[in-house]
Amino acid sequence: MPRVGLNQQIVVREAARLADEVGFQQLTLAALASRLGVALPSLYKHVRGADALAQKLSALATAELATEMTTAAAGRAGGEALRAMADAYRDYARRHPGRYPATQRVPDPTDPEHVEAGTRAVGAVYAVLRGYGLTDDDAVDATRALRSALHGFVALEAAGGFGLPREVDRSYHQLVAGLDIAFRSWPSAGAGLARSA
Amino acid sequence: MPRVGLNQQIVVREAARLADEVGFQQLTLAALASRLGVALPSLYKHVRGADALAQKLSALATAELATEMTTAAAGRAGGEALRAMADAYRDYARRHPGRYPATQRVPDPTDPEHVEAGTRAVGAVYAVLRGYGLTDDDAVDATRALRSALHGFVALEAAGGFGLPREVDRSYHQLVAGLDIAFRSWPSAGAGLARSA
DNA sequence: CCGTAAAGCTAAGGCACTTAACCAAGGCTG
DNA sequence: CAGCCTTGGTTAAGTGCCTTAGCTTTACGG
Repeated sequence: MPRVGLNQQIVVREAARLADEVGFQQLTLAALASRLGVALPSLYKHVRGADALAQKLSALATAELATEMTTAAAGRAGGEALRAMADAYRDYARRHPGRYPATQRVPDPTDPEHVEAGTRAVGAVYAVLRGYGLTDDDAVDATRALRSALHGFVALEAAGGFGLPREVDRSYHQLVAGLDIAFRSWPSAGAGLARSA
Repeated sequence: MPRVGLNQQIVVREAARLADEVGFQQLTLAALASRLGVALPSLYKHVRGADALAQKLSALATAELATEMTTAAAGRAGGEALRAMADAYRDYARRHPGRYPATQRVPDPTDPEHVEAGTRAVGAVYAVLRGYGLTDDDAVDATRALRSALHGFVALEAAGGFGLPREVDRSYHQLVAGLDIAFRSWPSAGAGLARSA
């Protein structure tokens, strides 16, 4: 009876906080409702359902991540920019273990903010790659490679996939260094391997 | 009343087939039971529950993947071995979209077969990296990098994360070529970037 | 001051997992 | 060959989650 005064913003933001605490998979409408001091069905006044909430959460997290990546790369170029962005990426994933998985969801084409966030994230990567002289098809390939490497590492780390005692920070640093090397000789790399085959 | 003659093997294998058809997330005990012509609770005579089934499925898929990776790399060395293994990896993930995600689960220490499968997979990667002269800490870093890149790419591809029309095969080929380049100058790569920073 | 849209609520149904308790099939043993 | 008892099946029942329907009440605008 007493109105809590919710809206979609508040609901999604609280979902993000909750997800970071309990994990993306464990984010449940029931827990969210109780956290907000409201009965579960009341949430449907603000989000269409569990799936839509995940989509909105994805938009939020993607926007945040894009901003942090952009900020990290600002004022830097080449390997320095690459490393700064990579560090920002992993940092975000570790600070927000519940939001990060949401960023992997493909943007909802009907949600302009979501699409814009995705575009910004890709744009940040493109900007860094321009510092390596990569454009067009090469830039597309390199973007996919960079996203793959960063996401893969962060995902494996989060899943506890790195069992050995070797420091994970050092491995990440080395991975980024390897990307730097690869991007320096990018267009020729494929040709080179093809030639040797 | 008529015995169907199930056992854990049959249940897990059928779960794998079903997962490949409907997706890992959609793999449900209800669907599996109906597929096997049995009432749902009957499954509990063969697996401890849904989570245990996922674990067994992970063991199965990891073993299969390890075998295919090992086979691909056999008789090859250097960049050729790397590319063959990488192709086998992505191939498996695409042929078995339901099993592949299960391989990311960390092996159950109490299941010897699962542990052995994981060891074999890592061993296959190690063997390829030995061809680059990488051992010890360098090999650990390189293994993590390779796993990250391959898993990341495959995961993004499966999630539909590659929107642009640029051919995905070509991007993958380029990624692997980049790894080849990076591994060639692996130990020095980190130092190089550090020096330039 | 009143009407109404929006924000809450309760009730109820569906689907998934799990446990409990019971029953039949069939191999092993006496 | 009979009967026990393990094993693989069954139905029933409970929990948790998501969702929809329909009702109530708040609070704002005219």
